[in-house]
Amino acid sequence: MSPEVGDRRVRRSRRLLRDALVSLVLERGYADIKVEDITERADLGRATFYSHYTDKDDLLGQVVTDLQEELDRRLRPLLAADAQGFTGKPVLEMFRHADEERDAYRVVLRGEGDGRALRQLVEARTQAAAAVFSARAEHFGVTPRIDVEVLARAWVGEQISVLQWWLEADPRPLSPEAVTEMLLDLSLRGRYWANGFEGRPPVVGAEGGPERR
Amino acid sequence: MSPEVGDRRVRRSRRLLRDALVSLVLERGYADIKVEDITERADLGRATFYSHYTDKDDLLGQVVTDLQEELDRRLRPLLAADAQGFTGKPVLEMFRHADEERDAYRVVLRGEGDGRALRQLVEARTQAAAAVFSARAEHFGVTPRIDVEVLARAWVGEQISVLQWWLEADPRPLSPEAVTEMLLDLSLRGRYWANGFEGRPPVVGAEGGPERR
DNA sequence: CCAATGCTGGACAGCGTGTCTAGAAACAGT
DNA sequence: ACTGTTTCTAGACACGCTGTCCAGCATTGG
Repeated sequence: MSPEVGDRRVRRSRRLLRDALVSLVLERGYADIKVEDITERADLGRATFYSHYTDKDDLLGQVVTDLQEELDRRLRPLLAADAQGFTGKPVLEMFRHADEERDAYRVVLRGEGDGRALRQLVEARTQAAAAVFSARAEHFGVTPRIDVEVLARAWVGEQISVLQWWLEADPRPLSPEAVTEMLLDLSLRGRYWANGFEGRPPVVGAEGGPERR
Repeated sequence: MSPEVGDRRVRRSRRLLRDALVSLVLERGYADIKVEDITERADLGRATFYSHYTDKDDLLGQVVTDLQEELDRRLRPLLAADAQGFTGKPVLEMFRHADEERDAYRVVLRGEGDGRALRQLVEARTQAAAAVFSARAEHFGVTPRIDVEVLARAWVGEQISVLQWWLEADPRPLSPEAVTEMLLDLSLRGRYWANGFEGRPPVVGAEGGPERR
């Protein structure tokens, strides 16, 4: 299998510390955790913590960085293909990844660590989405009716917001495939359609609404 | 004007402490601020801080609570009306409020304080949105094609995400009216339309995309 | 004007942090 | 199985920030 590089003790200690941090954050919140709480749960000496990480922030940072890198690695090939159509595969992949790394994702999406990690995630996804939108416009020779920046922000906002809910819901309300399809349908066709109305949405700002049945 | 209840010194101290907190958080982040930093910027004694608030979290909490209450107060009448159509007025009002209270909103939307405040805001807006969607479905006799919970999460996610971007952008890229209209158009008609395509979106999951020009 | 209330600086104990030690334990390679 | 190397450990340390208290001064509203 994988080369499993490095001292086994080091791998063990790091893994225990990470798991301890994640579980404690989910229970009590990042701010209320002392380094000693982490080492206690990991069943390691406090000094060991400081031989691996400079402080609590460092540990959280590493957890988040690893997650991000893995996600990027998985997404990269899918994003290129998505620019030629509307496959929805990148969203699905993110939901799958989140499903596998549920707890770590929950820590990030709750905004623990004063939201740094979450902002970073949103920023990276927004960048990627904007790039896809631009490439798509180029590919199909169309001009976006709305600023691509706004488009990307909104699209990522939808995903993240639904992902948040999906990760915290117990039991898991939908399969990754099912949420992704909902999200994509809703996003592409719009809320007017999703709410159950027929035809074209009313002009924004106009008084009144659709015909009443 | 308003009754201006209470000792003038108290009002002054509280106002100074709140302003100091907000500006410091925007500069350095919530976690890196000591109580003494706050009192120093407010030009007050450290003991004064503790005669008004129990700790840093308490102060942040009050700032956030006040903001929430004001927003709720402003939104309440608009939400009822919105259930009868698609006025977009609640969104506009939130953007206006955020525009007035820019700094405080930025603190919340950045997820400072381990995201508690932001989660609270999102939760409240989601609740409200879900209620509006349900009332609307009732009013017009339609059945939502997608789970109302998901609908509400996604819609609020869009708003918050765009609001985040809009508050941090410098100079302000759009008027509150302009962003709101974009957001509403996009959300109602969907990304397929917003991206510049004509006609109906492709079936989700299908290979390929729209016709190429 | 004055009684009540708020503000002040300084002193205090308590707690968590991050560093450092010397010795015990576990490791990888032979 | 042996051995030189690395990691883990408990405990001690100084430091900085917290939250509380006080006695005296300043500002307030009536």
